[in-house]
Amino acid sequence: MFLGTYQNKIDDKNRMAVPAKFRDQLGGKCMLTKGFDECLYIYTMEDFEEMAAKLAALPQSDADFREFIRDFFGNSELCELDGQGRIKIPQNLREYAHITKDLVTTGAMNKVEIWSAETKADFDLAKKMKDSKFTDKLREFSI
Amino acid sequence: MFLGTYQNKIDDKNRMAVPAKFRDQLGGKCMLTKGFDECLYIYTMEDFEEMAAKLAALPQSDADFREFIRDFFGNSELCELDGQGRIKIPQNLREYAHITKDLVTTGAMNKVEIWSAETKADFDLAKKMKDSKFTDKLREFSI
DNA sequence: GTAAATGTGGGGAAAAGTGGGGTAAAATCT
DNA sequence: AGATTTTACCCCACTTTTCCCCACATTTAC
Repeated sequence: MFLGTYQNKIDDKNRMAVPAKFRDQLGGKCMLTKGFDECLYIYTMEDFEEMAAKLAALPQSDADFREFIRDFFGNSELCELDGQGRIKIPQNLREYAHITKDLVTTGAMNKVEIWSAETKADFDLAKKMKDSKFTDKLREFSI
Repeated sequence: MFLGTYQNKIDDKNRMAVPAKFRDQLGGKCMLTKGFDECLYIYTMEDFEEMAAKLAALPQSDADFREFIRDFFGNSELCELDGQGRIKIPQNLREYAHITKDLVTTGAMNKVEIWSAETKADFDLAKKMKDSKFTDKLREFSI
């Protein structure tokens, strides 16, 4: 299980150090994908393959499924950690997540989320705005 | 599995460099076909032959099937990678995919998609318009 | 306080992407 | 059929990018 929040930087060679706490669980390599909310996800190989297997069963005759498969696999990358525990983040994913320099990396149970620090700050601010509504929703579920 | 998105160019001799990450999986040659959505597909020899076998099993008495088979095989090409890992894209396929100069190459699980950069940009814009429906579908498959 | 682990930066060799020349084969024309 | 043009293919050259390695500063652990 991935837990905790870390501050990182991406360097001029587009490398990001994976927080050391996450490295053992990933085992030297991971799948980097486009996430919801303009952030990136890191999955373990196993979890990614589980999702990929579901997608492989979808009919190609359906235009929406074709788009989805294109979007998902086209924005996924197998990343091997280098000697210093870093991964390279490709251009398309950097653009999607507005990544330039400062990052926030968050463990989110079965995946790791990578955010541009600015995007995360904006997102958290927006969340604050609607927070009361959110807690109402949680109350419905007795959480 | 083909993953990731790459920017390429086609040169004056109508050659395109296959992204290096895809070359090992193709093993020196590939099948280039007309895809859905005004792009081209690259299949491995194995996957192409598998599809060809399925198509061969369709009843020739059906006019729609006859037309599909004609279209499919008529717009398929066996491409061998040259010493620099490039393939030549024939005229009929260039025209179909509106290919002139800038390309986007996307891994899509069992195939590689080749897009004209402009066509892809238009397509992605159109996708954005109907994004809510799209992401709803996506959520079903995420872990 | 010291040693180990982590995060960050950068040099340099190798690989990848791109362009173009030269020769052979194919197609076209007269 | 022969000559001419076009196309294909192999090879070389140059530029850019990637990747592996080393270095060092900072943080963490004992």
